[in-house]
This record gives sequence, C-alpha cells and structure tokens, in this order.
Amino acid sequence: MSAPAPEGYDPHAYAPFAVTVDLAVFTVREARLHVLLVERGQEPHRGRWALPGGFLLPREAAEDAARRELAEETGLGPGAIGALHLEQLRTYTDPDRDPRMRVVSVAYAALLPDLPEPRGGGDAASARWWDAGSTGPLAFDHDTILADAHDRIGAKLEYSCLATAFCPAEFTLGELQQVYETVWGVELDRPNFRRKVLSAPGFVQPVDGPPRRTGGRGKPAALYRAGDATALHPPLLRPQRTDASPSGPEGRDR
Amino acid sequence: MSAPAPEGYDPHAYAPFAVTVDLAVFTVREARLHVLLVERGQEPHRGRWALPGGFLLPREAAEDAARRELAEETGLGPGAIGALHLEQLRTYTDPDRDPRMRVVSVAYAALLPDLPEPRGGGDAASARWWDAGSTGPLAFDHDTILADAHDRIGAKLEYSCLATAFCPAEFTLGELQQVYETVWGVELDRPNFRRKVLSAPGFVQPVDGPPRRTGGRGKPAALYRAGDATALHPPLLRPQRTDASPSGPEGRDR
DNA sequence: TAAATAGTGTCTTTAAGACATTATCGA
DNA sequence: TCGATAATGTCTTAAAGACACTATTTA
Repeated sequence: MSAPAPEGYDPHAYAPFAVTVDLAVFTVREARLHVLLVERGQEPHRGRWALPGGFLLPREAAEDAARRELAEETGLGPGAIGALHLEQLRTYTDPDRDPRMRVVSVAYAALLPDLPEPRGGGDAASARWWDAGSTGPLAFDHDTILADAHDRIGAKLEYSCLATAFCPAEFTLGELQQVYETVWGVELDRPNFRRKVLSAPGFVQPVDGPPRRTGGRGKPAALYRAGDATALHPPLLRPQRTDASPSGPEGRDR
Repeated sequence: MSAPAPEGYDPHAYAPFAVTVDLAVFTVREARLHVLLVERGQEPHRGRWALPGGFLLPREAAEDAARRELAEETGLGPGAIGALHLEQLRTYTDPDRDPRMRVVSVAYAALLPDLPEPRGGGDAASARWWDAGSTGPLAFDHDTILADAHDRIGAKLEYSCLATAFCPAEFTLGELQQVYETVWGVELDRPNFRRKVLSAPGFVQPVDGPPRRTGGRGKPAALYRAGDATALHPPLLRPQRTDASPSGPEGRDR
C-alpha cells in the first residue's frame, strides 16, 4: 500500500480488482518434470487445462489461499500441506488476462515428492499430472506462469537445498541427482555430484540402518534425509551450454 | 486467475480488493545505499515516511503503474523512466496491512544512478533520499518491503550484471566496485574485482577516448559502459562470513 | 558369469583469494 | 618529492570437471 493516497478517498471510488492465486505444483516422476493441471468446467476456456488456483477469501493472505486451494485440489492431508515447499513466484497483472473482469493473480510454485494421482474431492475431480514440457496451450496466461515457474525452480536448485523438496523423507543420492537432471534437462557426473552434495554442510545427512535397493538391480544405495541448511555455498552451478545454440530464454529470472 | 471458478459467479460477489504498487527506489550516494521515501500527508500513518507508490488504474498493468508513480515522485523524464531497471519483488497480501481496507500491494525495486534531489511536482513535494540503513519505522509494512528489496538486490548482484544500473552511462571500475561494496556492506579486493569484471564477457565494455579523473587525486581511471550481458557466469559471490556471528537473515530470498 | 548401479580415488583445469609491484595523476 | 588512486602480475588455494577404478547387488 501506499503513500500518496488521495485525499478523503472512498474505497469504492477505486477500481475493485479480484485477486486470485495460481499454483504451479511440480513433482518429478519417471525422470520427467510433471505439473498438476485441472480441466476447466466452464467458460472462459472451458475444456482447456489450467493451473489450479482460486480467489482469495475476504480476510485471507495469498499464501493461505494457496495452501487451501492445494489441499482442495490434491487431497493432501494438512500435515503434508503445511510442510511442503511453497514459494511466491510473481504477480500477473495484465488488464486483459481474464476476459471476464479485472483479475490480478499471485502465482506460487510448489514442490512435492512423487505422489499417487490426485484424489479429487470437489474441484479436484479433473486434476491430473502432466509432463511439464508437453502441456498444450493452457487457459489464460498460464503458459507464461508455468514457464516462469520452471525457470525459477531451475535457478533455485543452483544456490539452495530446495531439491530435497522433490524427494521423499528418505532418499538416495541417485534420486537427488535425478531431480537436478530432470529439472535442468542435463546429465551430471555422478562422482562429482556426490562429492559436491556431501561436502555441502547441512544439505543432506546420512540415515542410520540398512540401505535400500534402488530398482532391483545394482548395488543398494545409502539413504539420506534433508539437512538443516537452506542455502548452498558455493552453489551447484548448471553446466554451461558451450554450444552456439542457446536453448533457453536468456536472462534467468530468480 | 484461476481454474475452478465458481459456477455462474458475479464479479461483485467476490471480495473486491484494492491493488497498489510500492516502490523501493535505490541509489548509491557517497558510498551509502539510499532509498527514496515520501512523507505521508494524511492518515493512516500521517507524518510517517513511506515508500512511494499508489493505486493501479482500472486498466493499467502493475509495471506501468510503477513507472507512472516513479515519474510523478522523482520528476524524471520519460527517457530515464523507460530505461531504468525496474524489477518486481513480491506481493504483500496480509489482510491487516492497511487499516482502511483490504489492499494487496505489488512491490517493485528500482535502481538509479545518483541523481539530484527529487524535484517534486504534486505528490513528490515531500520526497527525499534516505540512507537505507537508517530509516525510522516506516508506514504500513514498508520496513519489511524495504528489507526484502535490499536482500534481493544484494543477491542479484552476485549472478547478474545489474550493478551497472546504479552507475551513470560511463563509469569507472572503481565506481562499479563501490556499488558492490555499498550494497553488500563489505570491502572487496580491487585487483581481483577488476580481473573478474573484465573477464566476464559482456559485463562492461571499454569506452574510447581519454580517461577521466576520479576525485582530483590519483591516477585517472579508464571509463566503461554496460555491456550486452544480463547474467554473470560464473557468479561474483559475496565473501563468506566465516565468523560465528551471522549478521544477516539466514536464507537469501532471490 | 554379465549387467547394472553405488561408491572411491586421482589428475587436470578453472577460478578465486592474497598479496607485491608498477603507473600516473595532483599538490 | 609524497600521497592517492589505477592498473598489472604472480603465487597459493579451493573447487569443479573428467574419468579410471572398485564394490555389491540381481539375473
């Protein structure tokens, strides 16, 4: 809010806006980044897929609205909803982004470990996971929001310990590496990845007890859980694309 | 905006919100980070200092509103306003952040080279620069916004070429280093800073012609202008605080 | 046994940190 | 001359890249 508010103004003299949240909920399944989408049941964009989200209640903060909508769409329990990583992305304010009325939307990115299909009560009946790289054109400006969210998550993996948010409570270093490879779309050297993760204080901590096997074949891998740290110093930088064909957008957002 | 919109809804059935922009406008003056504040002329918080900002017009995007407000507050010409670095920070949605009504605010950070005092027409009559570290308690939640903005700018200096936005069109490496030192609150080694900046492709480019002097004393420094690059690879990381007394908040936002 | 995956060790290369040193100005 | 600031050079250290090699499982 803001300083030079007009003299003696009446709230209703100002253009009323609707405010919503939109959620880019990501998970890593079968070495692909997936995003949760819902099918729209009414106009506009009836039948198109869209990011889950909804209107803020009259006395609700945006993050609370995001968690509430997420619970409705995914059927996750309150414990999981309270614990998951939810991060405000940016706010979209194009006056024409919704043909019905003036709506500004606060977008969030959420990260989940791989879960069973969303069991939908209510609104979530039509929710399902999609490969994040193969979504058709989405409703509203959700293609833009989704792309921004993917960029942001990729950038944050470099200098934060966020990747563990994609993993179950106990995970192997191979699974953690798979998160990086999937989000970035590159392959990493396993010994070097291992050295980096284990030397970063507080990134992961070993779990006592017997190791578990991975896919049936190969040596069983040791288990770790997420450590205390949230930042990663020095960062784990993406391999530079040295070829002359830049594949992504230029400046990363963060 | 958002997917499961209720059936047959009426826009006015939804809680109307006011939407504003708030601006954290920074510059570096005399080796201190400064922020532009305005004194509030009416309740609430009459007489308190606040970030400049204001309401969105009915068909105006937030970034347009931010540039408009900035022009009103600073008296900058359209050219400067169009060129300056403006970056969406995050959106503040606490239901009680404004006692008058429900207001969500989209916050922006703006970076300017050192300029003469704001010449205020209209709202800007009471605008002035403050040392960003010595602002009293500000109106609304502007202390939080200001701190978030400072954190974000500091983080972005690491991996972007943003620092040049604080400099005039032509600047010396000493002035650029001063930006880093001021925003981060640390001292940097000059030879190493120079090596890093000059080896980063597209960060700065030399200006032909005679060098200019700095403060009267000492060898005149060569001039540079900002290059094409927006990202900095590898990043210019802040020196790690190795002492046991962490002085800043833990995880950086970005 | 072979295939598959986990984990270790080492050499090379890059980039940052920590300086010493030289250059060029004004007073 | 001296003090101040700019600019260059060099040695050391830290971290990343590349990759050979060993270990432990299932089929």
